[in-house]
Amino acid sequence: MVRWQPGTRERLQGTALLLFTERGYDETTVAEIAAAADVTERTFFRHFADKREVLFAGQEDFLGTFTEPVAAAEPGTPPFVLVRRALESAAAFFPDDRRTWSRTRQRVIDAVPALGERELGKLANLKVHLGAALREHGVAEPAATIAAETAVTVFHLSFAQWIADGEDRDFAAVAHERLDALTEVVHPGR
Amino acid sequence: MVRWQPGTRERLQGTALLLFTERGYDETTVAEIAAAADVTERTFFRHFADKREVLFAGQEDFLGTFTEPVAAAEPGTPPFVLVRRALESAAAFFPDDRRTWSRTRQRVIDAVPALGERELGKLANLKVHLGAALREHGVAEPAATIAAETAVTVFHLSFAQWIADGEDRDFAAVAHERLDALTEVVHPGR
DNA sequence: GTCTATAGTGCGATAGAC
DNA sequence: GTCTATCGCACTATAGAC
Repeated sequence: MVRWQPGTRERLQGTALLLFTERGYDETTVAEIAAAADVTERTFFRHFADKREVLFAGQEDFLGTFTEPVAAAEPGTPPFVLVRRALESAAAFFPDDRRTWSRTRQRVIDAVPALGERELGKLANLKVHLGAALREHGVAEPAATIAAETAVTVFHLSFAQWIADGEDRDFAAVAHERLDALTEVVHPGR
Repeated sequence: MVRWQPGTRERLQGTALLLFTERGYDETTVAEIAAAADVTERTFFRHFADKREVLFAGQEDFLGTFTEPVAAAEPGTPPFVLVRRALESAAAFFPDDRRTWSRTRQRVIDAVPALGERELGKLANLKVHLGAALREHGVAEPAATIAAETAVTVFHLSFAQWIADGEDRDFAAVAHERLDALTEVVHPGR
């Protein structure tokens, strides 16, 4: 028996998503995922802190996509401009050929409250990091935190619309629409 | 032996918070909470869907505090005005004499990621309900959802500041400051 | 109210990569 | 030899089924 195949982590993640879509999340045990990926249950938990995490691990690079344009901006750039740049940068992470896969994954998440909570936790983590990047760039409180929360909220709503049935505009277009809607709400008819 | 004491639910919640602060959340089992409140483990789970829920149950009336002023507003009121009224109404839910208790509870939540996720889930639920109230009041999409998300975000940040060490202004004052910060971020120098 | 499945942890042994 | 991924097994707590 081969004991050390490469890509165990990714194999577990692919297997898990497949089984979740076929049988449902609650109806799929960790033991089944592990068996289908040819490892033991214990190995699953060495890669993922808990069962939910198998659907969320590996998005660490996405954090940077958000914060890099902020760090790279010229000093004194207004927070809202930084927010817009962060969103545009994040949009590059979601090309159209990823939309179907995103829909599949999100359908599983939306069907299970516990997964929805984990998703919110990941977004909260993104908020914290973006807030820190804004502060390091000289944005004062409470503006930095407000701007970070707002940016991630707009991102989240944009993502939800991007994978909505019938939506075919690209991510950047949807995000810009959401950002404009925010501006209109906060300062009508400006 | 008295078999059915009134206030079991509240007694379990008080006992749980006490034990969590003394020993920590993970180090406290449901069996211990139940024993300390003189009921069986089974009774605990009849009152609360899971262990985390013991810290969150009973805030259903808080939903109405947010949505009522929206439903009561005259038709055509701008979304941002509705958001402000919802926040002012919610502020009444947090009088100064509740601050110490809120701090104690939040310290437990902040120390345990799983509880933080549940808190985010509750806030997401609030967003959904407020969004529905705004739509029923005639606010179109995507403005209604954006406004609801923004309102709850401002509420959350206000709450965090309200219980911050050294903060002694009342909830409404903190919330207004956060709302002004949002306005300034979205439309600087207006 | 009891019984059981599943999630998740702790720890020592082992197999292969280097 | 070291390092790390995996295994195997015993164990507890949560949560749901009966």
